[in-house]
Amino acid sequence: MARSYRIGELARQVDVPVATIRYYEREQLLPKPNRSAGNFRLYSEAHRDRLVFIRQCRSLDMTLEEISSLLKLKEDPQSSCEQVNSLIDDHIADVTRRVAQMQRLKQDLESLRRRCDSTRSAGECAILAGLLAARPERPHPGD
Amino acid sequence: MARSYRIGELARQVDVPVATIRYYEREQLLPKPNRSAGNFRLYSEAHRDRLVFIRQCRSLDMTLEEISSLLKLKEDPQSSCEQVNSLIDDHIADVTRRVAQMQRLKQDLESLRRRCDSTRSAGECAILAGLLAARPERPHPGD
DNA sequence: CTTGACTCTGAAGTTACTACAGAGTGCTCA
DNA sequence: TGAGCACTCTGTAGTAACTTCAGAGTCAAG
Repeated sequence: MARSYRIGELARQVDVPVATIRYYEREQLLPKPNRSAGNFRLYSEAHRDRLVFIRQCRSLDMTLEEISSLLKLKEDPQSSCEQVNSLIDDHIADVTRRVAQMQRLKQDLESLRRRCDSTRSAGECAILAGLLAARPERPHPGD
Repeated sequence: MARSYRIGELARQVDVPVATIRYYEREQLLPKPNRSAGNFRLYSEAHRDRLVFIRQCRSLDMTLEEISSLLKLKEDPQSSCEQVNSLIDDHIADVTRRVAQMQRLKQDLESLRRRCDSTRSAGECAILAGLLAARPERPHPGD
């Protein structure tokens, strides 16, 4: 008789909020578990393994859609490593781009910050002036 | 007689979507402009300058709340450079933390990717196995 | 007048959660 | 048995910074 877990137990084991587990079920990342007579969710070891997988992917900043794709590949006997590799490669490329952007942003900020080395009024602030002078680029470098 | 701009003109000048300009007004980052007889918004040069400021700050990944604070400092004759510096420093520290996180994430991904150098079925994929084996950390390194 | 581009407002959607409200369950202890 | 507390349930709304959609009005040119 395989043991089962209530949602709070599972949440503590995997270190994830209860609400997030319910959210993943709604988003169909986690299958619906069995229920107790009192309608409490009863999770299996397989559920726990799947949740661990999802959280590990999230820690690698993969989107829920990407994770869903990986889960499908994992369960499809016809799929290959090639498809997994491709998905991971795309994700790496995206993260690489975002790292470069964040570093540029950091440099821009430090450059801006160096404009001000004295205590003046905000009306004369070289930082604020700098924010007016430059042509803005397309924002959202961090997302 | 200072010229005024309709919203589409302003949007093109500053390279920002029309909907975003309206959004900034709703969020009270931009003051309500005058209106034409047909209820069209009529923006001034001051509006345009303010919008440029906002977009430059966004390009530095500052939150709307931070930008609002800067705008208030800019307009308050009692405020000092010190307050601007403090805000920028806090933001730089935040961005620095996020860059470091993103770099760790990139390394983790590349490490994971190196596990797979052959074409096997997904059922035997070393990447997928790696996503099951490791203990997940708290996600959201990128936000 | 018609047409097409533009404008308006309000509401809803995006992503990945998170919090809240109100009601039900289960377990322990007196 | 009943109380009390921790836990669970569902549905809804909120977060940040937008973005899209629907339906209606304006404006300028042909």
